[in-house]
Amino acid sequence: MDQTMLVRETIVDQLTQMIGQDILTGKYPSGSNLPPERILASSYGVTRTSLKHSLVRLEEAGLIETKHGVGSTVTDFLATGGASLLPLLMRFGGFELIDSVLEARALLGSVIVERAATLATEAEKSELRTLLARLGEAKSSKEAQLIEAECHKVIARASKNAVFILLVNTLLNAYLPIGDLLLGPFKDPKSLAGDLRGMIEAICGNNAELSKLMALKYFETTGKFMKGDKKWEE
Amino acid sequence: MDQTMLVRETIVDQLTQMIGQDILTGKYPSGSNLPPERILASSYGVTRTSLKHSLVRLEEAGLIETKHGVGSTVTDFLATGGASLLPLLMRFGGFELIDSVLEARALLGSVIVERAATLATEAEKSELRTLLARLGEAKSSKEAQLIEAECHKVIARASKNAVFILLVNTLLNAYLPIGDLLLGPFKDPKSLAGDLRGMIEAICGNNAELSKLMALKYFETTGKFMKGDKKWEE
DNA sequence: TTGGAGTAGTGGATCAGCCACTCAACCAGA
DNA sequence: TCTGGTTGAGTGGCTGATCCACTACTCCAA
Repeated sequence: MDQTMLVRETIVDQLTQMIGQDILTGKYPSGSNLPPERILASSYGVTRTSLKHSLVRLEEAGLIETKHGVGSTVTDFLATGGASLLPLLMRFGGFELIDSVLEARALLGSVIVERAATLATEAEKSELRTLLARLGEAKSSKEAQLIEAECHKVIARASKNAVFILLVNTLLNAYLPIGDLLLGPFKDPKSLAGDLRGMIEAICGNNAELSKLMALKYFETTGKFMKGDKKWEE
Repeated sequence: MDQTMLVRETIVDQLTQMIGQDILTGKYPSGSNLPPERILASSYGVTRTSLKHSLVRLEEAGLIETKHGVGSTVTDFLATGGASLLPLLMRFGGFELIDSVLEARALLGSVIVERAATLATEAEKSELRTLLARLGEAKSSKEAQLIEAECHKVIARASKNAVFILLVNTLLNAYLPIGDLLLGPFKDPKSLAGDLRGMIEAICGNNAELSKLMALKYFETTGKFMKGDKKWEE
């Protein structure tokens, strides 16, 4: 169960990462055009078809806008991009984003927790308690991290709001690929489970007000560890 | 200025919409495989290359997962999808989503407004006041709607949180393509500007608490109109 | 000065082909 | 009977070449 599934990486995966990274690190500034497809493809040693696949991905992510006859223009993606940009930004954008992510995590997360506390079903509450128990017995930081992520998914589901579910998925998708760098809160799963318990019990007790307070507290605590706050190691 | 820019639609655009719609309307249920690429391409009368471009889009949107040698499997996208799914869901998913969208709009929007009230610069405040004035003088519902959307962008920017900016962009991208069906609040731009004024003045006055209350009120009022509440027409 | 024509450069799409992966079925050996 | 290996069918990944459609710019004529 500790086995990590081998991920098959295609040429287009690699290419998308490389071009995406070049864009995010400023090689192609916002407003500028990428080189023409034929040139770009040969510079990376791939066919134009594969390159185009990569460009479709980057366009979907909001990094570029491709126009027939004109070329692919790098967007002002920090201003105009959508949530789908988050995973890429977090991977290559450096940690300048982390403050925003943690703030959004706390403010949005606590709103979702409050809704969940009002609307959770018995099945969802039972699911949360099970996950909490599993968290306390996690054998590694990584395992703890994945269980905690699962908690957030259940809470989002319990909010009965489809948009919140999708947003939480997006935030988790942004966070988990670089989760290895943010394992601070998960080094002591038992202690973390204790921290999370208050929030989950408030949800299960249908106490919306308390759940929000406990959520804000939980997100603040774990957020500090994720930012590499040194208190944990003292 | 009332001219609508002609949008050039490519084969792949159309194809993506058609397949996307077929998925969202249940022709290909979650967990099932789309037909093989060669067959699917010929059934739509396009080449496999064009079809693959479309599939890349759908995969990025989170509707399918494509595996080498296996095929393209429709995901349980309502549970596992991300925010990028929102535009598609709103276009083809019927209005079952509207409750979630309006709720998220209000709860997330008021959080962002509260942050903006704390952090807005003088330039941003001035921008908001200008937009408010333009809103009061808008000559059509559509124009009013677009100006109001611009207000939300500025407020998101004023929150100084990159994640909120991206989330607001995503929500607006989901909403504006079907904005014509949600023009209720914008039929009287002058009245709407009046409704919005309280919120914007609270932001400009750096009154976080009041701004949040005004925001919740504003989102509730406009949300009712968007849901086709009949009060407006009485 | 303005409008139209022509051209270079760029992306969109088609077509054909070959390689790599997955999965299921079958067979042989323990 | 069970397990492991091989094979083959079906599927996606990628290459390479070609032609068409669009954009932007330049030049020339009215």
